[in-house]
Amino acid sequence: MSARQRAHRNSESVDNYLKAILSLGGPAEARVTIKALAGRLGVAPASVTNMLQKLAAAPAPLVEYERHRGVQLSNAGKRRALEVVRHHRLIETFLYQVLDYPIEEVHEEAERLEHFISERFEERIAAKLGNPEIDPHGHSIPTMEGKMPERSAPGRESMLLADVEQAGTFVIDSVSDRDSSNLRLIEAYGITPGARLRVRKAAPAQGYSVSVGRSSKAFDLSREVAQDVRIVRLAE
Amino acid sequence: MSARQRAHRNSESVDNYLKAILSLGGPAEARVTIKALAGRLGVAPASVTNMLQKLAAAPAPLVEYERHRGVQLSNAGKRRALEVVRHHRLIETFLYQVLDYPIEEVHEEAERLEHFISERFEERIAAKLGNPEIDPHGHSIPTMEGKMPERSAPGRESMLLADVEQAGTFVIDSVSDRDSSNLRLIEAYGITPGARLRVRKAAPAQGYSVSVGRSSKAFDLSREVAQDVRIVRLAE
DNA sequence: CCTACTATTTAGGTATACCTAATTTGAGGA
DNA sequence: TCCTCAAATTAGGTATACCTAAATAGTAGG
Repeated sequence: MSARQRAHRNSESVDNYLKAILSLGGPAEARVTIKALAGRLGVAPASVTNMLQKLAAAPAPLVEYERHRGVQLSNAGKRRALEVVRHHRLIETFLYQVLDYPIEEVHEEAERLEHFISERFEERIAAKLGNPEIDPHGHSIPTMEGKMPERSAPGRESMLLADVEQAGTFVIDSVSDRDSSNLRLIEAYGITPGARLRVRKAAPAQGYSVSVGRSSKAFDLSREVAQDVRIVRLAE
Repeated sequence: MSARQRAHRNSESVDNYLKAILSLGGPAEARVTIKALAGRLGVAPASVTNMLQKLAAAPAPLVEYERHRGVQLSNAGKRRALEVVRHHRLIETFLYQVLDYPIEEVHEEAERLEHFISERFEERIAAKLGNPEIDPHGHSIPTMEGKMPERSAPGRESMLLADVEQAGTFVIDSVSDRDSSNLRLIEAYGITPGARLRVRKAAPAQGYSVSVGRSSKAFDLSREVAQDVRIVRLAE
């Protein structure tokens, strides 16, 4: 690389690998397989192996990688991954609250911009929003210091609506931004983080009959949509 | 290119070539030389030749290029260039007005983000700002339809402060965002588009003694700074 | 304990967008 | 006109981040 060539900033690709490892590793930060990463990122497994070897061999490695044993983030990798997630969620919040985006459009825009905003931009939108801790989908926003706030106290763990097997009353914890058409539906039903959700009938194979908030009007949710809603059981 | 590979969006590089051609061609849209482009973009002339050949050979060419005769934008190229300039200037205005950026920081951030925002983002910030026609440096913002508003009526053409040879009274038209430390100075002096500027003494080789607005307090500007200020002579 | 199967890795290629070095070209001055 | 010389072009490389196809390595069942 010649002196004239720009010092490559942390690339979009690398950021996406780090985010995927963070998310697939789960709270336990378990090792992630090449296959899972390839699936998540939509690239061939061989490409993943290549990239991980490169990241692990760098002077300040972003991942810990051993042949045939999967990957984990290094401390530096985790720091960067959480920074990108912070960017993503702050941008989503900003688009939703300040620019009045429809909820189902914030994810895609944030997915692009998260890689390119400066520290100053991050700081300014956070300030404008009053340093929010939760994004419009109900997900925690990592702190400036790179910590992911833990919200689930013992006995208050969130679960997928799709895993509910009996009727009951819940609080909506968060919704997934994976599928924007599901998200539009979810929004239209009034399913929004913090709202109360009553499950009238749970038939995991088929779907769910639920009502939201104070309303007693029940409606049906498909299993697919129920996969995208996380809830917390309300203490009786 | 395989089906699996993402359809490459208009690349950052291509955008930058188009912007540079637009700006170097001036209002007359004159042909631009390879050397000038290489200088502006900070790349080797050979790289410019390569890129232009690629752009000119594309199915819908963005430039008109002939060996040894320089380049011009095609209609499609001009449309894209103006769109990117619109993005840039809207983003600058937004950062300045909504996110309270210091004036000298807006350019760099806009330079990165201009390539990645969606139509929706463009439309939303424009609406939030009341569809501005001028950015914080005093530059015209191209319209949504891809036209650059012309502001200079006959007899009211803007000129560089650095080209002034006699004392006189002017209105500040715009300031350059080229050099952020000059810009900080300019801002600190109160030199802002629309303000009145009196030139007390013009000594192009050395510098200028000027005062701004209603103030009678004169101060000195270097020739370098005067290169970054465009003004319009006030009718007597 | 060995085999089969799947996950992973290696090998060899592509496209983008740069680079340097070598060559060619065209335009102006002698 | 011709010759010089700067500008432009061609030729041959590099790095990133993908790809496919072929080889290898864990692991789980017979």
